[in-house]
Amino acid sequence: MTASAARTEPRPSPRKRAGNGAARRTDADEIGLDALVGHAGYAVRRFQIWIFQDFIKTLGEVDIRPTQYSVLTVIGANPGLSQMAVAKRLGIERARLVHLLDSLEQRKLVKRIKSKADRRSHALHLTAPGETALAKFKRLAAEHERHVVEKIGKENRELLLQILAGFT
Amino acid sequence: MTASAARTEPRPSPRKRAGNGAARRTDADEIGLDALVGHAGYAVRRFQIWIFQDFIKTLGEVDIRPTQYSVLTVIGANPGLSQMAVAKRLGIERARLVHLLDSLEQRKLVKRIKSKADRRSHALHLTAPGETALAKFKRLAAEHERHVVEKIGKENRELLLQILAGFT
DNA sequence: GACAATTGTTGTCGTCAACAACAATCTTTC
DNA sequence: GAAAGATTGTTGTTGACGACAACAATTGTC
Repeated sequence: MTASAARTEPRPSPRKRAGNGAARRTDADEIGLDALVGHAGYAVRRFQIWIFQDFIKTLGEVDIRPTQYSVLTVIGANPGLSQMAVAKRLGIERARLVHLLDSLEQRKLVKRIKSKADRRSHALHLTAPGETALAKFKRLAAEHERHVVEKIGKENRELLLQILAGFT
Repeated sequence: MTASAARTEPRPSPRKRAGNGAARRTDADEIGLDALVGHAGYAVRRFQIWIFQDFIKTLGEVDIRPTQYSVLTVIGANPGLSQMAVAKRLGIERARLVHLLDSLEQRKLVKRIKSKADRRSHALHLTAPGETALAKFKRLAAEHERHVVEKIGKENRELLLQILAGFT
């Protein structure tokens, strides 16, 4: 991870206003964003939408969405976790996780096992088919990740991961 | 914008599995993410949630959400745009923009003016109070942006903007 | 043993992306 | 210049998702 990455276009012309009122520039996408350029949130939002769309499309053949993938990955790496623990780790609300697990359990990828230590909680495990399915999901996710590299470049992707490492 | 930014923690211990089955590590957040670390989408998603929450909170006193702010900004910088043009520029669906504008028009920040050139479309303008309100929104948005700098650092924020410039 | 906290669950609400359909209005094409 | 097709704004539906609130069962604490 050297430096010297992170250059793209030479900036899309700062433009302010457009002079005449009802001009005829609505057709092209030559519309100034003004203050929006320079807002990290806007750029991040647009990128996040793009990246999720690509993920959903790339994992479309197996019908797995990003959140489902994150749940399966965490359970696969930490078998026996409670729902509360998974929810907290992924920043999902436990109410939301209930539905996610309902769906994944119906598809026989995950099973909830009543914990004997704490009879309130469920120990989450992948099923046998769940394990093999997750392996395939990971291959497809790696393909998606290659799309990201094609889009922003290898170095920029790694920079991004470093910058945002504190949020994972 | 030199280089040498983008370092954070020395990585949170790669850990794989945890050995024993129903261990007692559900309480702390020392849970491995396995394949999730290394996925740009996951990091971006978490960051985007954080940044939106801060934006919503910082602009809470004026009750303006990120999407509303982006719409106002674009209209303010390009008066007379049609709804279609704004939607296309911001990557919003025109169906969604209808409700956004309904709300902003009720609050007297924006007005739809029937275009004489194309009687199907509306020319969008800020009202007088809309102009002054937007000025205040921009000040608050700048404050939010300072929070981002506090969180990830000045250099990393600029790196981020450069990396993602192609998506704006 | 009484009381507070936790876990999974159910439900509601609001935001948002993705579609589909429609009437009014251009634009194209013959 | 009339018919066919495309565009604009609108309405509606669906589903994923975050945020809350409430609840029963269970555990922990004092």
